Formats: sequence, structure tokens, C-alpha cells
Amino acid sequence: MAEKNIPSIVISRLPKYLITLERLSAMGVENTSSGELGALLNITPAQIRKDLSFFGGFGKKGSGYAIPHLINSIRSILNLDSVWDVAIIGAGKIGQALALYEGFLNRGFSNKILFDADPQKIGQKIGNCQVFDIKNLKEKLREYDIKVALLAVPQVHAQEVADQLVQAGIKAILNYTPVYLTCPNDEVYVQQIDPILQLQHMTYYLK
Amino acid sequence: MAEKNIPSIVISRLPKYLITLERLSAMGVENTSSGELGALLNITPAQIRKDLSFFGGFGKKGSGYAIPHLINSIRSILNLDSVWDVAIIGAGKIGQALALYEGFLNRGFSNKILFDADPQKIGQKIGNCQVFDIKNLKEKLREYDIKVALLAVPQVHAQEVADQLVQAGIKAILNYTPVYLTCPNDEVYVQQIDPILQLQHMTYYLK
DNA sequence: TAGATTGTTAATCGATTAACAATC
DNA sequence: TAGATTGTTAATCGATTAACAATC
Repeated sequence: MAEKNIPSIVISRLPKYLITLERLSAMGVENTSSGELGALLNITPAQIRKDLSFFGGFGKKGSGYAIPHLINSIRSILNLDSVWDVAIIGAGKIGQALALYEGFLNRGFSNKILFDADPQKIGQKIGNCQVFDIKNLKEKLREYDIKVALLAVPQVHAQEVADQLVQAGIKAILNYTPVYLTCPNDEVYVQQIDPILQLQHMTYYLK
Repeated sequence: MAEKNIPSIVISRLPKYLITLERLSAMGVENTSSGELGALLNITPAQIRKDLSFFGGFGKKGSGYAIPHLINSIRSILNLDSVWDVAIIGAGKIGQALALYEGFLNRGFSNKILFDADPQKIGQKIGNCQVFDIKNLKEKLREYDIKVALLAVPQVHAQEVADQLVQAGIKAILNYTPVYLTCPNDEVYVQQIDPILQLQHMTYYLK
């Protein structure tokens, strides 16, 4: 909780604004407007202006927003000024794909270390990531000062490992298992990635 | 669009109800109530009853919901009575992880075929999935009668391949690239999976 | 200056929740 | 029967949008 309790749905749109601004910036565009941004994102200009105005005035009447300044401002609001190191829990198929995925870089994250219980995997390297024994979870997370974890263990262990992560002081968990985790709301933020929930939403409209 | 235009946010909760009911069912539970379901999902009982009542009365006053019946009803509403074959576009790291992922089975999907442009990959098998030349996209999709695609190609090709998918008659795209796709709303449903958007949402609350 | 676009208020729209009669 | 819980209506809450004065 920061500032004066800004609605979560507003916060959830800021990363979308950010990636769109970064794309414009990469194309050499230096200025934009709520109208242009809205067209790119399928969001009304009024909503974009309203969202941004929660955090102050970033634009100039008549000429819109200076992209580099707005990018820096949103990054700062989202605490992306520095890079967050990330732990990947589980070195199975999903964990390995995440370890090898380069999309984290330049967007505020760096995947640093992996954990697994399989002696065959412990000690190996996957991409740039060392695989540690999950028995040393707490100790290693403290050593690397990691607050963000990607949970990619087998379903049956999801809740148990999540409990350990909370114990170890992790503050944000991105849950790749289809298990609905129960964690203390005041200690950790949890979000889930379950592609099948999204597919099932879409099949409603098909046929 | 089906029935009498039920809000999308209601539809998006049905898959969550379904997976929770399936988990209860697997544990041998045969009956539940909006109160119990709400506690498991962190949703108010009133909302669950309201959501379900869009589609008719599934419960019995005084005793709640018969789980097998409710599961079948929700499956049917979401068009999950039969299995949807799925095409994975791009046999890179993410595409391969998806091809090997077994979580689709039993939840209404079956990943059937892969596409790539790399001659080294074409003709190979990844798990049970044959890799086809993306040049034959349209023809193969028609042959296998596939309406659902997972898009996991390099960023730079995302929009171009999405256009081809629409052309080929795909009706639902789950977009694993961080690119915001522009597709005709009346021809295809698109949803995105970008883990970094979710991580950036959470970092707002950290520190 | 004239045109464009912001930031903000008020109006509208939609979603959630509380409450309760109906009834198993 | 008494207790529990649904389905539904009405009240509340929150989010989106329209409108416009301010001003670059």
C-alpha cells in the first residue's frame, strides 16, 4: 500500500502503458497523447488521463506527454528504478523455460537462481542460472536478497512450497501451478498464471 | 456471444468455480454451498449465487449444490463438453514447454500440433506433437479442424503470424508474446499471457 | 492567436453486496 | 418441524466516461 490507496485496477494498467510507451520510444517517437495511447491500447483517452492523474500531472495541455519523462515516472511508481532479482522454484519444464526466457531483462527483472529437490539437477546450470537445493531455500534467498519468486513446482507441492516462500520472506509470488494458493494477505502478494482459465473463458464464446 | 449477453467478468469466474469444484470432487466431496466455495476462492457467497443464477438454478435451497451436476453444467456452459484441439505456433522454448505440458488434458484441451519456420525443427516430434512447416499453417489447421491457437513466436513476427491465424479461421488466440496484438474483434478472441505485467503490478506494493 | 490536449468534476454506467422471502 | 441455503431484488459501491475550463 502506497500513496493514498489507489485502486488496484488502476495499478494493473500502468504496466500496459509502460510497455506501449517503451515500444513507441524504441521507434523513435518522443511525444504522445492520451488519444494516441488509447488507440494503441484500446482504452479510452479519458481513462488514461484519469489513471495518470492519480500520480500527478505528467502532461502538458495542448501537447500531450513527453515519452521519456512518462516512462521514467511510471517505472518509478512501479518501483522499477532498480532491478528485482527473481528466484524460480522448480527446475522442471516450466522452470527451465522461465530460466532461459530473456524477456525479463530490460523490464525490471533478472532471473537469478533456481531451486529443485532433484539431486540430478542440483548444482547444474540452466542458462545463466545456478540450481540450488530447495532445502537451502531460506538461506539462499536471504543471501541473494530476493523478494520475488516464480512458483513452478509440481501441483502437489505448490501450497507447501508457497508456505516456505512466505516463511523465507518472499513478498511477491507468481504462481504457475493451477493450484489456488492460500497465503497471508498482509505478508505476500500472489498472482496466478493459468493459461487454461483464459482458454476456458474464450471457449464460452465459440461454437 | 451467447444467451442474453452475460458480462464477461462473470464468464471469467466460471473456470475458477470449475477447477475448484473439480478439486473438491477429486477429494470425494459430493455437495457444496456458495459459502464453502466462496471461502475456497475468496469470493463472496452472494456473488457466486448471482453468477450461477445467470444460467439458471443449479442449487437446492437448504442443501446447496450437487457437485457433479454443477461441474457438468459449467462445462457445458463453457463449451467444454468435447475436447478442443490446440495448435502451438512457434517451437522455441515456450512452444516446446507448452507442447510438453500435460496440464491441458482433462481440462478440455489437447495440444495436437506445432508450427515452426526452422527446417531443423520441421518434421520432428516434441512430446506427442508433430512439428509442421508454418507455410502449411492454413491447410493443416483446416485438416485438423483447429480453432484455438497458442502464439509463441518471436516478438517481431507476432502480429504477422496473428494475421495469418485469423486468415486461417482460428477463433481464439492465447498470446504468449509481450506484443499487443490488433485483431478484428468480430472474428477472433485474443487473450494475453505476459508474466511481466503481473510482476510489475506486484512490485508497486513492494518496498 | 488558434488549435490541441490536459487535468478534473460531475454524470453515468455496471458490478458487488446485503437482505430476505421461498423452500428444501 | 427447525435449520440451512438458495435465487433474486434493491441498495450500495466503485469504475468509466463525458464534458469542459484551463492553458500550453
